[in-house]
Amino acid sequence: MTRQPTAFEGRVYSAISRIPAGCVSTYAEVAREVGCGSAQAVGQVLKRNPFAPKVPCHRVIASDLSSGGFMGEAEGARIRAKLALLKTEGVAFKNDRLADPAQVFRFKETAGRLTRRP
DNA sequence: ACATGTTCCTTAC
DNA sequence: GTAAGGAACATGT
Repeated sequence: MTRQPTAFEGRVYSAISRIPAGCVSTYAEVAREVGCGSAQAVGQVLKRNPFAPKVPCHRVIASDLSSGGFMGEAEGARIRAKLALLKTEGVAFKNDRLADPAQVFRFKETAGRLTRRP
């Protein structure tokens, strides 16, 4: 499996890699950041993620604030470990869901948002 | 349930 | 070796 990383994979890994600790991001946000409107593509790449701990894929959750998947499993002990790991980083989960949506990191947070109100 | 974007596999020439 | 089609996916609405 000497598969070379494609441009899409590089963008995805780069985007996820810049997620600060104690924060989480959503598949939709990552997909949008990489220039693609499909979180499925991100999920597909992450599932086959050849670099498991290299990229903090555990910091990526679904837009529904659900845990999503981890290491090729949509649910199970792996998800439990993911939640535990996030909890260790300062992200609190409740009932398989993000307790504080404010911890979701946004890539466009730095850009001037006209629709943003004080 | 369907749509969406990318990756992977099989088959054909 | 290259081409084309179909299947799958940790989602989203």
